[in-house]
Amino acid sequence: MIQKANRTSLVEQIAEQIERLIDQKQWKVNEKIPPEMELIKEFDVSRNTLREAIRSLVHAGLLETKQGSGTFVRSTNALGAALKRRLNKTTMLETLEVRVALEKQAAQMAAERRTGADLAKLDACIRSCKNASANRDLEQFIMSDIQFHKTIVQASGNQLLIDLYEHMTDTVYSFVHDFIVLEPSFLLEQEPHLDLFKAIQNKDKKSAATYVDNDMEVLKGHISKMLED
Amino acid sequence: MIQKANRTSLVEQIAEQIERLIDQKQWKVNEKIPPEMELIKEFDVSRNTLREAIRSLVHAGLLETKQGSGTFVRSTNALGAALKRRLNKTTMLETLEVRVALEKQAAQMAAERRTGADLAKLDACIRSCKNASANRDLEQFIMSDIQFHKTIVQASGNQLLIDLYEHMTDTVYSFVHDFIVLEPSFLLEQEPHLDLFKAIQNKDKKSAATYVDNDMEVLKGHISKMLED
DNA sequence: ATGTACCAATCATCCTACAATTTTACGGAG
DNA sequence: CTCCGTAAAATTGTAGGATGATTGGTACAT
Repeated sequence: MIQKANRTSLVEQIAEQIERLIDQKQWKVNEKIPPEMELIKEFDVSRNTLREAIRSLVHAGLLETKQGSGTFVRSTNALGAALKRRLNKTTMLETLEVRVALEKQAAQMAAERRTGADLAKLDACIRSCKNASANRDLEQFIMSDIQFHKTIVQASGNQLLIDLYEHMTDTVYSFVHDFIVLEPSFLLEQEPHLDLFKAIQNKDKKSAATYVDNDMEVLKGHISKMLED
Repeated sequence: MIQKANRTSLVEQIAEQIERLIDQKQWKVNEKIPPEMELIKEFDVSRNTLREAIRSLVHAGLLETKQGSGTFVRSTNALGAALKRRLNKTTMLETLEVRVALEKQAAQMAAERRTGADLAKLDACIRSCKNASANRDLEQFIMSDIQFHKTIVQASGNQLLIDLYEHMTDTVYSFVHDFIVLEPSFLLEQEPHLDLFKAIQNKDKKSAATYVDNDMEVLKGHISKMLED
């Protein structure tokens, strides 16, 4: 069989191999990878070539290098770093609109597929929210709120959706957090999660989507008002 | 105010500068960027450092290098390449679920914001679809179909949503295309786009979402059946 | 226990050299 | 003059070595 000559550069080949090693957990997250000199021997390439490959993956967010210490695995997929960079050039409202798209779909899927364990987790989040609300504990409230939404998305069972949502949540919430601290009043009183929980429990797709919409409209309104100042 | 020391490596600094040049269209897509030797002088770094920066952006999909020829700008944002890599590890159905999430949201937003120009474009796509259907021209039908969906998303006005959707569409449709050629019967008869168009024209968010759902369910069903073989 | 000096490991940057590939320039054949 | 083949130039790819900077640890003196 005739086959095109191998025109992928050495660097890309090495980068792909390393990506595969990370993806297959042979190099685990937070672990140190072998030093350059060893990898040079193992892959049988020059220092330059190896460094260019590693640097590509550092830029992609898979690895992190510390001079004097070593190179460490930081993530198993490169989507996060790219998304984060993209989100920096995006307004909060645009991000929010995409986020609601993902969460609405997730809620509907969760309503179909949710397990007992999912419901238990969601219930725990709601309790934690209530608890935090009673104690006026902002940090705990925010954490529980995030966890509630993440749990819904995780219950969708779609890993791509989960990945996209998690990274999108990070940046939105770091923003939300900053301004909730300034304006702590509005969050603690309301309790919009219970309806959504019940909809998912009852496998009511339509209601689930509606409640996510409402929830987001509220948040959107607050952020819009906030941005005017 | 205490601030962390500047520990960004030279390579990252150069990569960021280049990214900015591309983002600000000073280096335009498909154009050749200056050769290494010039950039070395401009940025005042060694060849290694420059090459590592460039290689990072090649891996990210922003640039493409051709030995003997030069380095060319290939994209203005790095999300596409990362997404493509991620999608390779994702099943078609999972991708489709995310895609419907985005398109549903887009359709609702389009129903609110669509301009006359948007409607005209959508109308043109529908006509082209009908035309192709009459002529039994599969290629044209598929192209028009893609264009119809893309136009809806573009009418949403959310650039992040557009970016995510476009790349997701590419991979889904390259798959769809392959199997439509084998099974050309089912697509040409139906005309599900008209309802969606009218909903957007009438600014009817709810119906728009419903029609996208239906449309996608049909496609999903076909793909599921196809995957069983 | 604490701080200091030193050492080893490791990555960061720079340099030179050569190979591989593509584009361009040039010179001769028709 | 055009066409074609070859040489030269331009450009990126790969290799290997040298030096600097940062980190983490060790031994020792206080």
